[in-house]
Amino acid sequence: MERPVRVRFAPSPTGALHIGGVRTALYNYLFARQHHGVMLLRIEDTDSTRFVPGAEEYILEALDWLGIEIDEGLRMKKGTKEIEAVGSHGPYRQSERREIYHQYVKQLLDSGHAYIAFDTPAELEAKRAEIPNFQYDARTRMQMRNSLTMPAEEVKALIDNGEKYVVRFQVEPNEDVHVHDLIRGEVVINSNILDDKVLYKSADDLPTYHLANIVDDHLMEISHVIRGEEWLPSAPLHVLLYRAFGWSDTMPEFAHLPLLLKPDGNGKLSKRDGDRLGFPVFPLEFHNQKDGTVSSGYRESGYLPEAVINFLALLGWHGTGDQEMYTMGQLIEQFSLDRVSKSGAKFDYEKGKWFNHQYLQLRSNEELTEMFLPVLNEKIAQLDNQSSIVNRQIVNDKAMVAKVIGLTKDRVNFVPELWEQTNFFFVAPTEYDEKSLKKRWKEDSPRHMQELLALLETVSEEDWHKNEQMVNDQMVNTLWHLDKVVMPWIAEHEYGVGIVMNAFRICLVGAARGPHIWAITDVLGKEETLARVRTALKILG
RNA sequence: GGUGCUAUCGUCUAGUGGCCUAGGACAACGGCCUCUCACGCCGUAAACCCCGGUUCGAGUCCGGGUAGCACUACCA
Repeated sequence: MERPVRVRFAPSPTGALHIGGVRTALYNYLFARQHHGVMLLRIEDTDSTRFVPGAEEYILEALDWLGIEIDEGLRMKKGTKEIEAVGSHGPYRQSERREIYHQYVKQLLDSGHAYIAFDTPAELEAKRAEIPNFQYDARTRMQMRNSLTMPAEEVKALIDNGEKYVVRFQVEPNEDVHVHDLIRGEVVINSNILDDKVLYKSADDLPTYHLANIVDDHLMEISHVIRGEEWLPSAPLHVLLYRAFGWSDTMPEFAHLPLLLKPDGNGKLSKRDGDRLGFPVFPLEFHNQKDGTVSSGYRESGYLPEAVINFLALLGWHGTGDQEMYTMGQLIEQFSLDRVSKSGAKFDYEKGKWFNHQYLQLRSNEELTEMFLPVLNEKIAQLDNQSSIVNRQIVNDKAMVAKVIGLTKDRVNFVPELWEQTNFFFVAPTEYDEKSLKKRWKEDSPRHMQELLALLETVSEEDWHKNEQMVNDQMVNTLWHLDKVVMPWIAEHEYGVGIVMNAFRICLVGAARGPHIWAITDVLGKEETLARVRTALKILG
């Protein structure tokens, strides 16, 4: 009988959640959902000195934004930023589980699997300086100040006296410890290279990661531990701990994920790399109250959560075919640990952009409008001192903004970039791009524009916007009424289409770029279009 | 230093002994489309770390090198 799948994501609240951590959470989530199991979130805050206020909220909000849902443990209450704890295996913060750990530390002490050590950090440091490669283990423990070398009364007296101590795990030497890893297969490490790890520190009355992790995973009935490769070297210790507790039968399966590497050079992806190369390494923007730093986030940079998910999913995992685009549902369906790569993946930020571009195209113009409006309003506010040039009619009309977005979204990767592509719709140009002028504004252009102005004057307000959709070869072509007015005129005078149209474009846009010209005139309307041509003629002669 | 993990185009990867003349995607480059800039479409260039072995046959299995990474805390 297969046991029910219960996986956990167990971050430490020491700052913003690293993108690698996000991927770990994602893989845990995909695995849980696929097996109709439980995704649990536990906070590992056993290092009181590294706690950063707000980090816990940040982690939960980030997962919530990405659509990684938590079934048990700590999570963000739906639609709020309130934290709630659900489930019967709590508490889910390790700092709230002190009494539980006491009991298990005692069990190990009583069964002779652990001992008390009084060596101070300073003494250990001195020892390491004195003896190269010093390790607290079977070879050295009998020379140290601990309950194995000191009489029981002295140990008791020291403790009663308030002396700080730690509890160390007593690793038996000369044993090959086998770790079965779902991604890497059998990993064997000899216990001689393991040290007597500290399991509990009396200084803050908390266990270290290793003890807390094993106890919690056991008590919370975790079936699979899916975590980063940096934990592989300590996996044998964990196996030994399960055995010391007598829990080998229910020990979870392990899967150690490959690391996310720097895009250039070698090494683990770090916050510094993001700053250096100009991309976020955190899901959300984070204001660190402890050191005052601000870290940029994917959300604030204009990323869509589904793009981040897709991008991250493929950094270390790949399906059986050539599929690149995956919805969360498809990932849940197709994900499998044995298709996770063994080697680290360099963080390919360019591909992340591409994913965002793809998902941006999938969003409706209305959705994008809602996302773009704050950016638009801010930009317009910055221009407000020259309010005469802002076209309020378009700026304040959501439907118009949506239309403009529909014309330009295929050329951006991020929502904020929409501004660069659409600004001329909202604000009439008063300056003209030099390069465009040099290439496209010819000697005859003023005369052409004068004539075009006269011609366009004759078009009725109704005809101005008229167009018909033509479908041929599965392509939709828009035939504009204005096209039928202007093209014969160009042909009649034997003007160059490119010369006239580009000059016209410069008048409207301020540069030789942008969507189809009749789509632009359609949005601007007759009055605005003609006004822009007149302005350009005034400025450019 | 020790231990472990890993090794296919610049990058993410497909590949589980013959379907490999090594496939896809990003990026790059070229072309098409076109009033412009983009998008899109089409195409080009681009890789099995090295040396042995097993086998009729190796990117794929084995061994040895080499390189990279991770760990080596009273941090997680």
